[in-house]
Amino acid sequence: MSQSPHNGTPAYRRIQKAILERIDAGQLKPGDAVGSERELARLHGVSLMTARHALVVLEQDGRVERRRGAGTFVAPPKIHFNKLTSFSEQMASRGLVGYSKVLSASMVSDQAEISARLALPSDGRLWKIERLRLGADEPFALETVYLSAQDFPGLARSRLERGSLFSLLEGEYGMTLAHADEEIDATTADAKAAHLLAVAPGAALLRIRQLIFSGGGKATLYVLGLYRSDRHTLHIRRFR
Amino acid sequence: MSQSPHNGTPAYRRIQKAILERIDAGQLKPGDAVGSERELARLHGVSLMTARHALVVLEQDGRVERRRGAGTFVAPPKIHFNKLTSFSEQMASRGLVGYSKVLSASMVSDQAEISARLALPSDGRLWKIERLRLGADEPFALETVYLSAQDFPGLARSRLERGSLFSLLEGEYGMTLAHADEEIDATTADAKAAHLLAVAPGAALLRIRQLIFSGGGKATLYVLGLYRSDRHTLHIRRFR
DNA sequence: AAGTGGTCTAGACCACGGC
DNA sequence: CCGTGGTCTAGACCACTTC
Repeated sequence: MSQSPHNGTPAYRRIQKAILERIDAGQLKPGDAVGSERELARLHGVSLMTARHALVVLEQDGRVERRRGAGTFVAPPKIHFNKLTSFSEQMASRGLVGYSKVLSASMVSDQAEISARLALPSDGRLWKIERLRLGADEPFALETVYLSAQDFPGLARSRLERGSLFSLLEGEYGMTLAHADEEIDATTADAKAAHLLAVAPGAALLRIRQLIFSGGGKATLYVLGLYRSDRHTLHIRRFR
Repeated sequence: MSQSPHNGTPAYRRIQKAILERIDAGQLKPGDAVGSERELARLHGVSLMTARHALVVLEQDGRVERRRGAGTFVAPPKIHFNKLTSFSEQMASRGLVGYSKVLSASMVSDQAEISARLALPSDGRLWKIERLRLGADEPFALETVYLSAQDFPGLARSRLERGSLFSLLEGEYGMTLAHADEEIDATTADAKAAHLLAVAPGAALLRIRQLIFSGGGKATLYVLGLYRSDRHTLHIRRFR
């Protein structure tokens, strides 16, 4: 016999799915054993190597912990360090509703440096969208996002007020966001930023310049963010 | 027959070593094929699954790229994002020599919050070491590091002037540093910081609070760093 | 069409953990 | 001791890329 009934999904994926569903349903809690390789192999009618593969990949994804001689256990939920999430997603994960105020949305063609970063001609036309981010009715960030006007036609202002730009791009333009390279430093609030963010001029702001890449490795979005330091701390994890 | 001559190192490690040596020696350059699974299996006298395992792990480490139908190729050297490196290592990687000036080194026992973060009693005795970091004879960072006085006896001031604290801990105390959780925000320079860093009072500084964990998952080091924003930009990469 | 990686089998022995 | 994960074999078919 060759392998299992070929419905398209590999057997090891089905095993992973079964385990993840039990975790998400609360049937398996952190620390619980997910079943040994041999047990899963019997249960799903696959060979040991296949059951093993399912667990190995789950471990790489941080969902289970494998301890030699002991077993495989549900990993404690991880804090999402170094994750690229939209503003809306961040607020939602804290149980808050955030919203944005679009300050301006226009087309520009004089941003040579940003065009270059997005691998566009230096006089390429870009959408420039300025948004004020608010949480608990208090402003805490000023974000200016640039993206190719040609690749995203009809990006109207009205669609940005509510809902996330990420989900708009991922949903309607079939874009998949993959990763972002960020440059982070500190600056002080000028008069305009101070006014919009409701802080004193000269107050410390966290400045983050993001270059966001899509699935194919294409630089898609450039975001300049200024964050009120008293309302925003960036958490990251670094590995040796 | 059981598996290969059991000298202690698994076969797949030996295969990886052989490949990595050819890369480091310059015999294989980025983009070059490292040999197919079948080829490596023949060459090293192992089964296909074993040769495959060697390549799979090398891919996870970012050393090779695997493309179905095409082959396995040497990956282009990666920029080290999100890597925990010591100041000395950072400077060395840029071809610069940095050095530190130890401003103070003392024992304190009134840092309840930091003690808590290091999982020590709230009146635990801590080393507190203040260092000014200089590169190209210009100050650019002020770092205060806290660590358990009990776990690191005899950490004398003289040993910190030259050489890295990391290599001291890893070498002489047998500590392995694993990862750091960092909180990053912005602040402004007070009189003391401004003077030491040679900036105007009120200048924007990047503030990084690091909690550095050792191999066993034990919080070992707490570092408060203030970085001149005009001389320091933090680069990170985030994934979706 | 030939070669590559992706998935899978049905076993095996070893090293380690907990009882 | 027994069960666990870690390594390994000698094959197989499939999906994909390249020519």
